[in-house]
Amino acid sequence: MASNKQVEIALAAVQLFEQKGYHATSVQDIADAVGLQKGSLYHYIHSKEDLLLQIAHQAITDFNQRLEHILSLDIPAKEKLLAAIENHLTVSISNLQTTTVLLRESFALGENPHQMIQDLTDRYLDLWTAILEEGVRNEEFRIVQPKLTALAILGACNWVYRWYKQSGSLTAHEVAIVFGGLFLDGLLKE
Amino acid sequence: MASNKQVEIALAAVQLFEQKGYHATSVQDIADAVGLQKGSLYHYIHSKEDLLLQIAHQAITDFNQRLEHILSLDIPAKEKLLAAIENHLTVSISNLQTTTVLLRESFALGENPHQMIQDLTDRYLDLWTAILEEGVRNEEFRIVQPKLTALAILGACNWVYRWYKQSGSLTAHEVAIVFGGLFLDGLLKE
Amino acid sequence: MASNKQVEIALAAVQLFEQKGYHATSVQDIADAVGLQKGSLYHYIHSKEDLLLQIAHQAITDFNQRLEHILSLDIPAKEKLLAAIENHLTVSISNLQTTTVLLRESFALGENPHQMIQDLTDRYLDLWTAILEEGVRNEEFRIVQPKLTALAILGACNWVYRWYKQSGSLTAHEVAIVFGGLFLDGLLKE
Amino acid sequence: MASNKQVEIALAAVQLFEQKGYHATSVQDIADAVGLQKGSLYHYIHSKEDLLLQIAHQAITDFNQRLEHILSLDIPAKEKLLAAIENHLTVSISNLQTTTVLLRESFALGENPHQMIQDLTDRYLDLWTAILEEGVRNEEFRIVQPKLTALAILGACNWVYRWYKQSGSLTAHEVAIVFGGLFLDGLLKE
DNA sequence: CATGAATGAGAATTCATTCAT
DNA sequence: TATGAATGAATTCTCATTCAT
Repeated sequence: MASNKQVEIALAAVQLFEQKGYHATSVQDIADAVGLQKGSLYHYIHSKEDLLLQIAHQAITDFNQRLEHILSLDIPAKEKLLAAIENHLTVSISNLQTTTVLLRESFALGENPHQMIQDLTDRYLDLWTAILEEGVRNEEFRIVQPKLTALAILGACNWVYRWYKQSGSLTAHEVAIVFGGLFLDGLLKE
Repeated sequence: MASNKQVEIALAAVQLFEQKGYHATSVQDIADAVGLQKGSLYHYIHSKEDLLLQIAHQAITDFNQRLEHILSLDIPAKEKLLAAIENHLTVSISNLQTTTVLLRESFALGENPHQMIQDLTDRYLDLWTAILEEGVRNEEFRIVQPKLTALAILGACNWVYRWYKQSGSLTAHEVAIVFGGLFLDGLLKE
Repeated sequence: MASNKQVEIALAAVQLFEQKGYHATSVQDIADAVGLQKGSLYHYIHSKEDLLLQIAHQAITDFNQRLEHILSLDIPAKEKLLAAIENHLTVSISNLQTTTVLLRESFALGENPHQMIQDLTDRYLDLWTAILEEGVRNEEFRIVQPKLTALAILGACNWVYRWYKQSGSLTAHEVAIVFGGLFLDGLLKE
Repeated sequence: MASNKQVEIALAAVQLFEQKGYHATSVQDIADAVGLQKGSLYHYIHSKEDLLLQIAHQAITDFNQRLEHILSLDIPAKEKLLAAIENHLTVSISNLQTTTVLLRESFALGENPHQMIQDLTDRYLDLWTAILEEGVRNEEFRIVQPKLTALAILGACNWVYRWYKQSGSLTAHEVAIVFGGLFLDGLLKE
């Protein structure tokens, strides 16, 4: 039951947290961005930290739900992996600010809320791992250490928020093709 | 010409910045850690921000110097890539706290110092890219987009600081073998 | 649009700056004087320095406006000079604290704000000079170097904040008569 | 028995206090200026405040001694007054920095040292007053309130440190002629 | 004489949050 | 719902001075 104002505040916060970082963003900054007084913000949010938690939670939940859907499809593991990559990149790039806040600013959360995000992030890793395990089981993929491999792929994908802005001309699809090719076929000729 | 105390302060700061983050670490925390009064710290540092800059600068410079060395070796590109991966993981993991501060906390720097680190980081990417370009030129590697591929590999490697602690039993070498295999041969059978 | 509290703060600051000097007055002192917490002061002021600037600016602007009025009157230069002296002394003495802060503490301002006050002070000198020039032109006054003479008269008048308290029994008018006599007629007999 | 170093320190302090003000000048600044370490300064000075006191004390004592000499001369009061003016302006202008420190920074002294300077300053005023009283007694001067008149003349002369730099081309003698003419003859024609 | 490490008190300012209106 | 005054704790940094070497 998020009111218009709540959504507006969250959007402003995402933008500010992405630009300046959570700590460098004051509650006053957010209030200014939505045309309210500092005090009035507290009708809509519990705390600045809670605002960050909501943003991060929604972001990682979205990633999880989409990956769960892909995992449930009746297609080869190779296709699932490619879909996972393309999905991740598409979501990352089209919500670049939110993704940046999730990946860069979650550490600013206190212990409990941070653990909450961490658990969902672990879950996301598990889903990627599951795709790899399926591929090994199906004999589509070489025998690999699925979790470690998932961490490599996920690392590559998560790194995107760090460089995408500068190389802004690429589409998520173009990146996905390169990444998919790398992870499926490797660099070596033949 | 760094005195003992300066080194001690930098080490304490690395540890605290890694554990609590730059913003959550007060100058008082650092002073306590080295057994000085708050004010006395300022005999050794210019500012808290400068302390972070020194740490990050030394870290990325170390990465760059080692990779430059690898690039200069007279070995096939494939071997250079494997050496780069192993080197990066070894350094990351043996200086996990410093690497974490570099990769996670540099954003806390103000514009100018942040750009300084960014420039050195861009240089590091260029070195990875150069290895890939060499491999393509030598016809060791498939035709790839070298920069995008470098970003993928570097992303995977840089992500390590996020998960290594939890999987603490692995050595850098073990991770390097898995990563190297993934990037050279890909996942697909045959 | 200055609120009551803002006025109250400015008054307290004037009093403290006059008694202890700007540097020896802490923000805490001002807060105590108006019954607020240190932090609460910052709802009303930008900074301690800005507070000083406001005080000095208002003071010199007041001097300027009154002298501009006198200059515009249709009376002989001699009368303008006497009015200027009486006005200056009346304002100085009735706002002795503010005048003291203006003349003694403005140097504590940083470069830019200090220049701002300096410019207005230069303007004040120009107005005195204009009176003298008028008197010379009208052949009321001897030929003199108007600016240098203005500096002498203004110096004498500005010095009042240094000694008035001790000789507190004199009225501004009494002082003005002595000063006026001195500057118009000189000391010599005949 | 002021050593070379002590003199050097005092000169550096005068220059810095004049340029930046006493409060804005750190002990480190002074140490830098004379090529010593902060700690080493304390072999030569008791405290920063004492340094200011020495400077101010020497300055006002110099003014007093010279005026006492003038007062003791066997010449008309009119000549004494002109000599006093010329002397004051000559000393002020040739030691402009010291005079500025005396007149602008003495207020930074604590109560007791400040009173010490104040007493010497009062003495200086008394000497000027004595000249005027002598002139009245001799019937050289009109009947005036000697102290108030002395305050006017002294104010005019003391103000010089505020404007002289800008009008740097004038000599002390040139200023003295204008000031002397003003105080003896006044502005009015005839 | 000179150093420079260390002190410890104090400074201005920021800021998330609360609450009466 | 909205305000904005008020809080009070926290933060970074400065600085005059001391003293063992």
